[in-house]
Amino acid sequence: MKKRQTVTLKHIAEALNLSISTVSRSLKNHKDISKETIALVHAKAKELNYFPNIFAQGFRKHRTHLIGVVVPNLTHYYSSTILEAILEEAEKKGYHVIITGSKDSYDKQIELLNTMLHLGVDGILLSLTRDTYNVDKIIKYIEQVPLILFDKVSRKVPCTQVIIDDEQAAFNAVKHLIDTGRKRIAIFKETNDSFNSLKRYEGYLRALKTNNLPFDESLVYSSKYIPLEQGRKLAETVLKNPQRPDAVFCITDNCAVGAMQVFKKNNIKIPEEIAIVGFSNSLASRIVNPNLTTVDQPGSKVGKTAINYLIDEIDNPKENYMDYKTVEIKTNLIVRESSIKND
Amino acid sequence: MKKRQTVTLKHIAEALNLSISTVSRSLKNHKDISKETIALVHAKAKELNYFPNIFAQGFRKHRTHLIGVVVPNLTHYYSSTILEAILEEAEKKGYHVIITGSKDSYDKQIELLNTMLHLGVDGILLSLTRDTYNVDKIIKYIEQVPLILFDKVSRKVPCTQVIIDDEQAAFNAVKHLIDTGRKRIAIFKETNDSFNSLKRYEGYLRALKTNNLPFDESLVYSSKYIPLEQGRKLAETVLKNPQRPDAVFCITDNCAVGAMQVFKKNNIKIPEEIAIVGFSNSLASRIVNPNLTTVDQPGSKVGKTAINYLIDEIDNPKENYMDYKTVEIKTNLIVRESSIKND
DNA sequence: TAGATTACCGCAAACGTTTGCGGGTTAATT
DNA sequence: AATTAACCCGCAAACGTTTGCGGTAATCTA
Repeated sequence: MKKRQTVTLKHIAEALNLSISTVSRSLKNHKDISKETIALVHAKAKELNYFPNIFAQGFRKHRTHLIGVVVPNLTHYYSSTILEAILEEAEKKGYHVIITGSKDSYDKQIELLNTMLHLGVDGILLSLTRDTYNVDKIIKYIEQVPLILFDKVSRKVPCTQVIIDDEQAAFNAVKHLIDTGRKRIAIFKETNDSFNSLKRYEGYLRALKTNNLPFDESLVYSSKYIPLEQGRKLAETVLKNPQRPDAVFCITDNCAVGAMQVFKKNNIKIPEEIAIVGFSNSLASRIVNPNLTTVDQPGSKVGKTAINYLIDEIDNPKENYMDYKTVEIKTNLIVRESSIKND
Repeated sequence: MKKRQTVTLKHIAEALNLSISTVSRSLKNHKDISKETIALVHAKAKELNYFPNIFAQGFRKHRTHLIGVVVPNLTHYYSSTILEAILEEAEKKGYHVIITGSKDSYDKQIELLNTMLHLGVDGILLSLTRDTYNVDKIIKYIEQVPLILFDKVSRKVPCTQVIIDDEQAAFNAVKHLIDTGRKRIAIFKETNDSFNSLKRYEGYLRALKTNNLPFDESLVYSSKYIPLEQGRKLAETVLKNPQRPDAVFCITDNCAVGAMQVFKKNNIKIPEEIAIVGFSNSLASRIVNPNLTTVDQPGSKVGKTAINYLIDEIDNPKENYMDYKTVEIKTNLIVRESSIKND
């Protein structure tokens, strides 16, 4: 019981009266080996159900075909779609993925990167914790192993980064509100902006400017984090604003949902009196009533792109920082009921 | 660049003028080594930032400290909470986790189990695909590597299984409806029942029986899968029922949400005219209006329990099938607005 | 004081794979 | 016919760790 069959090169060699080295080379179609021998070995390997011992290989070649992933959280729908894509794509390319969660703790994040390194992963996919202000340690890792950032990134880290076009997405969302006649457009964002929040804010500003709408600071609502509850709180402060906005662009779906709850409870008609736009195309956005207009973030594309860049980098080590680039994945505005006057 | 520091036992040995074997033994506090030497070696190891090469170790010891996880899907909220707990608990115990997704395909599932085996994982955590009717191949794996089932399981597989108390949970949910005065309670379930669906149906039946309510077959609504859209469809057929139910127990939150949408659209008051209870305590259940009464499945507890049983089994290999057991995690009914008359 | 323990430690083999090097055929070239 | 080239294959070392076995010196027993 619990006996693992373990057929090695040696078994094949003995069965075929060949040397271990010839068998090894045959299996990788080395040119020194005749076609007949190669065919023979492949056949026998299949017959015996041979699989290379990954540890002997990794031990020998310093190549593990393991990829480490460090993310702050994996219960968010967006995170999990990214992860799913990473897994799928990795498998296609013959890699395996070790996922870990930093629980949004910087120290844990560093610890996990350390673990990854000593685990011998071929490369690392990292989504930064919220409190990654100092990136010195992260940079140390870049010098030791191919690493690319995705989703939550920082421009201070010199490596390839895969993100969505936050600025443009926000611009489009706000432009949509303007196009549908809104004049006083508020924004719900983070107080000390994360990279994403900042970019979305910039998009908001650009949309106002491009369309000659005045910037009104009283329409900028911020809170430290932006979960559902904060959306509620911000919405309540909105109610106190003497000059109430006629639209709110929320930086996340969750806070948009929270805001909607408050507005609805106060009998403010959505979208007639106030239009709402979120960001994420979360499940909730499709469930809430009225359905939420939101920005769709193609998580699977982000994941797929990230791992492909990583594998490329593993295969072709970069020589200097100049070779790194930032890849922006295009998003789509999904217009639903929360932003357009009913039929 | 991309140079990994790699300090081995040899380096420590040379620095201390000891043999490699002595160093190796010192690091595991072998009794043959004097306390002084052990202290010395530990100090030097720390100084040089030594970490054992996991591949050399795994290669030598046939122990990888890797655990493989195979799940049908990881974007579901419930799945991801389980996974997160697995990761956290594994890390505490010094294991690493390789997660893969079978995309609910039986063939892919088998393929992944194969991969896991050849990857040399110490054990496997498996949640079955919906179409796992034949478990012969799964049983083959049990003979080769410690494996335990969680969430989606099958009694036909002789191994430890970690699940929630579906039957009791359903019983409690339906009893709640009965206690609040409902007489004609419908159920939305799967046509050809999965293990979970079946158990929940049994709980439904037992609740009716225990409370002397007649069983009415016209109140049993089934469809192949139970996503949100099917909840809508089933709800529409409910509307056609001349003797409309006054409550619906939905086997998943998603289909409950779908049902609510339809009922609301038809101006049927929830919960006054019809009460709804779901199953999952999903994010949606808290967002939908009215909030959905639902069964909370403690995913983190399921994950934690599952991996702890697995690690235990890795450490103490079972000798026969009798040693396996089924662990049921208790659930909680969360009563919200969708099932109780408003204040 | 001789013999027997005990406490420490090193030698070397083993795990399965890859790969540089060298050797032996056979066929092609001069 | 002799040289060369092309082709095919095996030997053995190496990767870093663990561990059975054996050895030495110190300590103990009688």
